[in-house]
Amino acid sequence: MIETYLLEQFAAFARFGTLLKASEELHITQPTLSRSMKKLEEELGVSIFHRENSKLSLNETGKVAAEYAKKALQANQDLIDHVLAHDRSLRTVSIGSSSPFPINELMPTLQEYLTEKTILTELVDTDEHLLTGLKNRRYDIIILHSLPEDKALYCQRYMDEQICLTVDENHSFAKKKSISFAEMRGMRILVSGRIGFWMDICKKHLSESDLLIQTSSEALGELIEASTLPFFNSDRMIEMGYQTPGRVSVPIGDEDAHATYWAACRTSDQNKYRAIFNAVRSYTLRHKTRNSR
Amino acid sequence: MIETYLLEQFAAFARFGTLLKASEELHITQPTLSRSMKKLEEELGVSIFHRENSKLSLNETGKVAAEYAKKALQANQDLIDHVLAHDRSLRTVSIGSSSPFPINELMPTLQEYLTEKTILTELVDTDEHLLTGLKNRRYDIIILHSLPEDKALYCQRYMDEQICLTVDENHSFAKKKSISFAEMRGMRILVSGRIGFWMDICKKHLSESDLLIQTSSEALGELIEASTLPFFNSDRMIEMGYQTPGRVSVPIGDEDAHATYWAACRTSDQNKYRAIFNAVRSYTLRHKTRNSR
DNA sequence: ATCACTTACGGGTGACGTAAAAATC
DNA sequence: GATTTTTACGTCACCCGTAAGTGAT
Repeated sequence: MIETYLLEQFAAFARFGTLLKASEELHITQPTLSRSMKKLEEELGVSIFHRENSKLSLNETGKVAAEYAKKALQANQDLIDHVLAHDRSLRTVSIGSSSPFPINELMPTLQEYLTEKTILTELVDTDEHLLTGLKNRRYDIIILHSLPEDKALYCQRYMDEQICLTVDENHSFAKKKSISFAEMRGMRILVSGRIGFWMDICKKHLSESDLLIQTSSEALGELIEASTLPFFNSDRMIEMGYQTPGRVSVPIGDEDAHATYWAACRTSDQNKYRAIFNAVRSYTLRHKTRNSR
Repeated sequence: MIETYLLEQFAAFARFGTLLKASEELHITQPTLSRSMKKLEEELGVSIFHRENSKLSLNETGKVAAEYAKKALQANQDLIDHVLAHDRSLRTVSIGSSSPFPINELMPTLQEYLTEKTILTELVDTDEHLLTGLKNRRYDIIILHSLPEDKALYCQRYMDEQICLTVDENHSFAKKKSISFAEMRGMRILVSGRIGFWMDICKKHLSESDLLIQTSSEALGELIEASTLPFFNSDRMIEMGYQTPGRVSVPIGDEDAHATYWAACRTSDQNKYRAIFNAVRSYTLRHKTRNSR
């Protein structure tokens, strides 16, 4: 077996072509590299260099060696990377969700029950990505907006969310009991960029030019303050107090404007997250929705 | 990067479960191993062991580490293996042939022109294997009994060979000008085991029980001496003096009993072996066959 | 004279072994 | 008391840097 430091030095020489350049790159002196290359050749027992006119270069065998040295170093680095990643995963719980609201609601519960762990959340466009992410351990808990068929995961109903349009109280929609996406066509509507799968729903029913997408939530907040433009909202958000004075929120009647969320984890982790799923169930029971489906 | 000696020691511990057993396997002392495992853990910066009751074991991260350590060590060994193999290939010329005679004829030429190289010959059943072997560098020069279609290789006609049956001068076949495989059915015929593709030809035309296959050429020689059993021979063998007193060789008339050999190498090696191919051509010209096809 | 590599020499780190202690069964 | 791991200490190998040398452009 060849020690790693020799492979590193050899790989550097293979990359830079001269001992001097490689030694500068490695922050060692050039004679040290010269000695190491001799040692490597000695240990392999075969000639891997071509020496001529005080010029050192790789011979054919040396090129093969360089290729495999690179692979061996990569394998070494892979070890480090995977070990660190695994260690990190032990201290981290990754949550993936197709919508921001369930994450916001779940966060305090997670912090309560996973005190010593780092909680990492990610907003994902589609349930499909969430499910593959759950399987390949990118996520530990996922919040879906559809009931998955996969029996290999533990799944529990979470909450319902109903999208509304919040308009100025003088707006013609303000007195309506309900509106439809169709009626909203041609309006300019403020939308947060971080709304997960809702973005797909919006784009499905409205044209791109209707949506004033705001990546920064600060910018969104300021635009809501400064203008009378309508913006998207939801019953859950309003429940939590995200209502602006002088505005009225009108529910959107379309089927697509309603979502039922499901929380899921790998069945092997079912017990690990039992307390969290119990908290989820308790929330679901407390917030029995009028229009559960 | 982790030094190789640490990975070796770690992998040994992962295999044997205790420091003592692993240290005995590695021929180092147990305290040394203990210290190395500490160092490895230190360098990775994460916990990879579970220490309890003066018992050391891998934790979950440690198991991941062991898995990748094995891979890294394998990559290291691969480097050594491939470098040695490549170096060896530089000093070796590998010849593959579907028949023994062309190799015997070619050998002196090879030794003359490749003085500093090791010559390695192999008898192969089918041209197909020779061609794949030439491409994947298992062989450098191959002797085929059919003209290959592949244009990516340099190919040159070598020689013809005509198979005979050598019988006792008193045998009923002895006065015939020619015989056929069909006439030979039911006879017991001595056959060398090392005749390459000819074995397939024999088995195609004669039943297994007709053929007294001799793996050892000494045994074959002795049986020829001690008995009057017929055996296979060829015009080339007879030319070289392989004729036994009191025996007569009768050519076999079947199409299959005649072969034309072709020598081939990768086109990229064409110049490297030019001298050899010239010698082959000179042999072909010297031995213009009566029945070239 | 400059560039590139090799050789020679000395120093300090660290990998190893021995011996002994600690801890668990 | 036997087994296993850890700690302590001394030693030698070897990896490194500095400085000088060789050879070619």
